[in-house]
Amino acid sequence: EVRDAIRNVTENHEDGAIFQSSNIDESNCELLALHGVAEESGYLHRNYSSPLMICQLEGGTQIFCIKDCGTQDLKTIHLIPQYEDQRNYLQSDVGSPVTAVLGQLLPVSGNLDSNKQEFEHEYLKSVASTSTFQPESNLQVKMTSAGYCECFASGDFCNNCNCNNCYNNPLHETERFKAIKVCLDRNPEAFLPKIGQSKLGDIKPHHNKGCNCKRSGCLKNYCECFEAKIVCSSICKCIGCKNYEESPDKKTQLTTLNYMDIGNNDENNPFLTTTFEISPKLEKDREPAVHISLEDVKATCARLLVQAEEAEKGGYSVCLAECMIMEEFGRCLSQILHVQLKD
DNA sequence: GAGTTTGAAACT
DNA sequence: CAGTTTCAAACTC
Repeated sequence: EVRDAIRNVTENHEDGAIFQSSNIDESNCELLALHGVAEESGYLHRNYSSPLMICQLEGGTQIFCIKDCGTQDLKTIHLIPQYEDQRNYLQSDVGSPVTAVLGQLLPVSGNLDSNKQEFEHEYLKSVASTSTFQPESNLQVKMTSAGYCECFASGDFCNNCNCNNCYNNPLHETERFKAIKVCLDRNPEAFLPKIGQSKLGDIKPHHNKGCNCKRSGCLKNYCECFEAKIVCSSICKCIGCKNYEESPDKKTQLTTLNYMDIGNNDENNPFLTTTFEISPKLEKDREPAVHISLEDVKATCARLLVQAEEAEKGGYSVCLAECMIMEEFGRCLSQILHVQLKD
């Protein structure tokens, strides 16, 4: 019955009630409801044992329109608070959004066929595209905010924490829910993970907002990127960042650089000279000097420019661009050295 | 363990 | 949007 009702509404793409029925057996329903709208004449019922969100209105049961309910990242549960009588909204909540994100896609009823999963997916997509959900932002709730409390920010209740006067638990669900609403009004992405994939199919994770570090060089755990063991990206606004991708042959580079020392030739201006001398720092007296021709310099500059252009095209941060260029510079020098030392 | 530093998030 | 405050974690001693 639930399935047929939802299918009916899905086909009609109506805002408002997703399905209506006056005789739904709630104990046999599990619904993946995500956002609904409280109605003046109705109430929400929450069934803790089987996640269920139903608006009981005059003339029947309604489950209200759903939006922003993509099937990804549904990890937390934000349900309407458990009011004293579990039947009526607070007057102040009338018309306000109800958020209910389930941790997983659940069966709509106990006897669905094997096509259920696909059906649910299509259902979510269709509803998401037709809803008119609009959050309100007039609720001011003083509660531990999303940023300060890790449990709250991750959508969890506090459990075995050392927090004082904690409201982030099932006993204070009214306050908790209002705080969630305030946070979501302020920042719809407040409860999304900070670290995610930058693009579909991208293997490397990245920080969704980027860091703003100023003093740590992004090389301490103060930096969210560093803490997550990822390099800073172009969206970071960090100053003096040292947290960028290491070249696979950095070791080679460092070894090479240890043996290098750019010498003087013609008033310290390398571009006015035809050759450059590189002599090893170690065992300086015994190793022969390495000469770099003007052609080598030109070729190196061209390769560095290519790197700079690629960084610009890719929209990388300045520090990342510098890193790419320096890595290329290292490769150039390494090649020059290898050729000369072979000779 | 106390005090300091740091940066995200909240706040103005 | 920029500057300031608050907060909790990281860090240092």
